[in-house]
Amino acid sequence: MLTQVRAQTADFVHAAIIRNFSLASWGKSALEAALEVPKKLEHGHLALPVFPLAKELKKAPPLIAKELCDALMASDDAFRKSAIVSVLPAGGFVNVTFHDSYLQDVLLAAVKDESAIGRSEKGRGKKLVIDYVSPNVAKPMHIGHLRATVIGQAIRNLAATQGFDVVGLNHLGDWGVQFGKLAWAYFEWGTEYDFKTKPFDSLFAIYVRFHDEAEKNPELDAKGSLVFKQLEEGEPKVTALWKEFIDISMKEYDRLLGLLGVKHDLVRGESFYNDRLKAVEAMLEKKGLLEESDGAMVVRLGDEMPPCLIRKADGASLYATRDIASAIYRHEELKADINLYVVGAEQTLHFKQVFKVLELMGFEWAKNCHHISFGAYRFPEGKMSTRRGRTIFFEDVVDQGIAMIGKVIDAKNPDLEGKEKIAEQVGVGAIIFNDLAVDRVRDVEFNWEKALSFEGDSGPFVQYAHVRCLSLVRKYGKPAPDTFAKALTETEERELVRLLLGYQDMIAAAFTTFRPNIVAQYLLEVCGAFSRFYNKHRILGEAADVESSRMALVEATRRVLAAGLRTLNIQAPTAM
RNA sequence: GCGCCGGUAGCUCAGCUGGAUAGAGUACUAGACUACGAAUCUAGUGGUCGGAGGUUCGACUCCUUCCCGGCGCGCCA
Repeated sequence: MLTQVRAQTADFVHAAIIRNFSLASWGKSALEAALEVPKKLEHGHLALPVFPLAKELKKAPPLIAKELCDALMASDDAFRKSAIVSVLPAGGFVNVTFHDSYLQDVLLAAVKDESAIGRSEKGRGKKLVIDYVSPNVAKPMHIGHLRATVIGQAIRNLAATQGFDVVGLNHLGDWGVQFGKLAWAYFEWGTEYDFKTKPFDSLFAIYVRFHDEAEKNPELDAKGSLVFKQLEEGEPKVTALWKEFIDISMKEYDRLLGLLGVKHDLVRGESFYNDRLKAVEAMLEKKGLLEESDGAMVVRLGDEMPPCLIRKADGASLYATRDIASAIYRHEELKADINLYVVGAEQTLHFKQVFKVLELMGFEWAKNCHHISFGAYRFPEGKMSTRRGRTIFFEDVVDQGIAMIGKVIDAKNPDLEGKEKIAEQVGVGAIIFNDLAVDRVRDVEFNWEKALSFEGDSGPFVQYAHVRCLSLVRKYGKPAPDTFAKALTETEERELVRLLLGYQDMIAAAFTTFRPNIVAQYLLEVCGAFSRFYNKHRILGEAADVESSRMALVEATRRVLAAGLRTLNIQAPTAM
């Protein structure tokens, strides 16, 4: 329910409670929070459970509900008279039902400005940095990256709806011994590959070849380490090559992310923090947090967690050191108020440790760092591994999705204009939606059929509902009215209005819990309600007042669907 | 062994900070296109919400414990 309606209702009910029960224990804001949206319309638009009052009043909840309802209905309150049609007791609940005309006017006002639907100013003036995808140079992106991309982008869009100034960050994996290995491999075998026309494939090929050969001949690892040392010392030839590898990889990643309409604002690879690591160690040292253990330097984190490794026995820094430096950078230089990491669940402990170390360092902003973890894809054969070929590539999923939808279009709508573009929008939409409809913490078993589904609960279902709305608007031939000529009172219409009014609450909940699946589930509900309405009631050609009112509802639905899809980074085609 | 995350219909999954009769999709069965797009809709079949205790007016939701699955647990990232 829209916040303004909720707030006004809370004011009204609160006044009556004070007047009739002389209760002080329920403040206005507590009451507002207690007001809930019933699952079913028959229980009204808003409901107040009165059970918590029972003890204090020493009365049975149904009796309290009855008395409160009587008092509320007898009230002369202007809001009551204009907006509320009934307040009915039902067991221990007080069920408030609004006039359909009132809610419909509220709805039209809420969707009037299309770009502002569901907007909140909660994040106004605050900056949110979100680290997502962050692939490793020279390795192709696989389906796990696809998941991170889709989730990260959705959360990023959600943050924007809340008014945050958002920075999408690519924490590129561009440092480590593997670059020594890669460079060594390039010097050794580079000429055998076609780096001119297939730079990325060649890069990955020598990466795989190095690891294969190193398995047979462990000396290669030592050679790789040696070259990495040269890179660390800034040897020009190796450094130039390293930069070339990054360049090749970034081009590939930009291309793949572009398929989903994703682009980071800022790339800050791991190497970016190289010259900040000493300062981090010094800071830890100064705070007395650093301890020696088996030759390595660690920060002890008490009984709850294993210690956090900061420096290896050989003096080299570690992943955690880099992430600490990075968090400080994000806060101090990027001015992040909220700092998000969209990274797989297997790194949960790592982030808990890093955040704890930051806290121990005295950074009170550590509490604004959040690891947005997500489950892994599983395959019947077992865990995914790029090296063993047990993986599904990012690009293959996208290509297959587009190809599959292309076939569906050929079968259902062969004369469709701009087929290729639409197949792309729908195919990609199906993939994104399939991922986002599931709670991100869950592991998911990968299944082509499910991932590319276009029937039932799916992205195409939502896009299809949007297309039908648009088609109606087109046939109507003029802009949908911005007022209701007549209150819509059919069950299907009232249900749809009720759902549409929940958009703002839903978006806010999706952001605060960092769960895009709330948006996806909501869109399915709206589409279901719309389809039921559409199938049962005629719209065009009805009496003028009915037709125009229904068109106002159709347009409101269309706008909400478009806004929701936009948040999930899914395109809304105009035909399909 | 310890820690984190999951376990809801045959299958894939929703169920928001505890709230009213646990919901979708899929599959199966039977229906709805001389009406705005059938990628749709209607009806039916299908449930010890992993097991057992507990807290509460009220538990899929919180607590304890056990079982099953996944992941993690010092010099990789």
